[in-house]
Amino acid sequence: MAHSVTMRTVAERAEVSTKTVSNVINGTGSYSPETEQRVREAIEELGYRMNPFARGLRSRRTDTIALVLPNLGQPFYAELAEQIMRAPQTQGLKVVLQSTHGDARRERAVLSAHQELVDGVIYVPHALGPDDYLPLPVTRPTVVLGERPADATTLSLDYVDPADEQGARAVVGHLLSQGRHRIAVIGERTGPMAGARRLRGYRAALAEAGVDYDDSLVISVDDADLWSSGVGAATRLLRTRVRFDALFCFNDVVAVAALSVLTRSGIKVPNDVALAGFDDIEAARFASPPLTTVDLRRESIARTAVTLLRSRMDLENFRDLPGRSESIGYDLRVRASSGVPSSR
Amino acid sequence: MAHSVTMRTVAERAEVSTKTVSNVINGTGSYSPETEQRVREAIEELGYRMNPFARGLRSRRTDTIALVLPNLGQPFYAELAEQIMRAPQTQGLKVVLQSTHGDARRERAVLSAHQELVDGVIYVPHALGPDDYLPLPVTRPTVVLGERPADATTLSLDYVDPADEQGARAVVGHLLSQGRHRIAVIGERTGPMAGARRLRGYRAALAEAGVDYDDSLVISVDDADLWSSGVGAATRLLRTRVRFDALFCFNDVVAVAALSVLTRSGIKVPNDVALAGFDDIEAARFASPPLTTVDLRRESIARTAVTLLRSRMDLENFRDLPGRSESIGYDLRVRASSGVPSSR
DNA sequence: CTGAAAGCGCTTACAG
DNA sequence: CTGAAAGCGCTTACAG
Repeated sequence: MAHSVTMRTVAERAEVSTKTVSNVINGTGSYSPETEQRVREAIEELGYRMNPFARGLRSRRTDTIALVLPNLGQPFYAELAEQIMRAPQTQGLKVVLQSTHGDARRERAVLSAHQELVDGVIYVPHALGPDDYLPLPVTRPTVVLGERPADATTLSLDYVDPADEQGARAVVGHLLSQGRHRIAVIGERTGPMAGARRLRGYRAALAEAGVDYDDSLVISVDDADLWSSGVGAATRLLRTRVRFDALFCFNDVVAVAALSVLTRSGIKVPNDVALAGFDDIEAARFASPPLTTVDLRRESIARTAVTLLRSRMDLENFRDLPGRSESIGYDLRVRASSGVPSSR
Repeated sequence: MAHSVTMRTVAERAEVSTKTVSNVINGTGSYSPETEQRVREAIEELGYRMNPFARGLRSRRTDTIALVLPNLGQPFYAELAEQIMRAPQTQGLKVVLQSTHGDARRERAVLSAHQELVDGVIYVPHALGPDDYLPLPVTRPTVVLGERPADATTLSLDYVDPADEQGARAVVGHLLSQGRHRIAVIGERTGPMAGARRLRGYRAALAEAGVDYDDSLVISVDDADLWSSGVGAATRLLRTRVRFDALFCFNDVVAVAALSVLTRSGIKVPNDVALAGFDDIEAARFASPPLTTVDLRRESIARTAVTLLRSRMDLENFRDLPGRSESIGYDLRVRASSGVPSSR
């Protein structure tokens, strides 16, 4: 190897033991200022770089957490990842990111393969439900994004629980309050959980307003490529000729894509159709018209996830604590896309 | 540790040596089918999981590459990251992703700190120019996204060179051919390189068409948060009351944000102002109207970067080969936002 | 404030 | 086809 400068080389050069070099590098133990000076010079002159594998093997700490998520092409996940990397709670930790492409096989593989390289895992499930991932071996502290299933407590899995149902209920309630009663839905299956929960919220809001649920208003889309499936779903919806005065999409990407279809078809938003999305991605705010949507508080999700994870990582044995669950609130973002129809 | 099952435990259980266990796990050497069977059973029964640090320390291979990029909140980078993780050339490699938040200090830190954990690095510079990053120690095969500076050859750095200048020239040429001659620019500094190169392309296209360059048409924005700086820049542009019939944004995010400002101000796109962006992010295709832009061929960039990297990783000594540079083409995406004004 | 020795869990020659 | 031994480069008790 070109780079075979080890701690020992440094120690010899500085005329100290490797222990002292280790102490200086890690700020552990104590040493005189002159010793530190000599060690630092030796490191500099030799171009020494510590071998993280040797350290990891010995100390069993990596100061690294893994973030396992479905797809960076979806702005919600990309923005969530960025928030997690930036959270103050993440200071001092490295974050390695693994995308599973929203594919069940890869999700399982990533989850069971790479835990040993990190001190903890934040897992955003997509293709796998609890029945699929709970049997997988958990060897590191793990925080899951989603609703906690019953068995997770004993497994010491922590959950960050976003307000999918309440958010959907609120935004649909808002559409109803604007006088819209024929509210079509384009619902992707964002993981096995979120889609179902958003649909529940939709139905709850209708029930509350005494509006009947109409199955012909609900379109389901595949979530492999949300942009084009949004276009596809909106096109299908228009073709069915079913009457609707509002459209609620379970995802802003789908909503923005649907907006382009509506606009192209000469349907005015919000005059003919009120439009609402979900997630409050940046692109929603800058759509024309700006999109009414639900903010799941990504920053809060990120902060809570890292905090839960660290607290478990700090434990002697991470299974000493039963699994916890933290609910996150939501914010309804009312924008022009759901405005009251004006006379034209 | 709860999990102190080592290769030795497995070896004892299967009544073989650790060498044989290692062979079975890695598919190296040779062993009888019955031996393999016994080893696999022992692994299964004991719940053995290999310690990657011990392996990395000994074998000096991690089968992992690092992707260092500015900000996952920018769709271009997020989509590029996803492409790199999905590229067929990436098969068999893990990809760890480090976001630098577009911040010079962090960029330097990430770049000099985490190389030892991986077999290679793909580096997307942002805040740092060649003068800043070339002096940093390079201990692993590295591919840089951008134009190759002269000194990079001897450092054995490989470059993937996107068509920033040519792309900008083409899209501005297109706007000119549509009869637009007062072409405003909102140019963020996407790294020290890309912004300057896109501006060169803009000037080249004007020169070619015999149109004078007018400094008052060029607005520069900070790139910390492109969405809001896009809005800010577009607002400023309108306030200057300078006359323009087209707007070229160096970035689709800025273009979409600017579109929302124009629309809100009652300026029709493309009738009053033709609009073009850069990058061809998904949101550009689904803007209303859909955005004319330049596709830098992210997939091709991803594939080329990983291919260059692997070929260097396969070398006995990765510095044996002088630095290489591969140019990537571009595609002009002409969409409705740059259409010819229709009579209203 | 600093050292000498042991050992983390693998893979790599070397041997048979 | 399989074993026994050495060693990768650190940190961790233990000692002084």
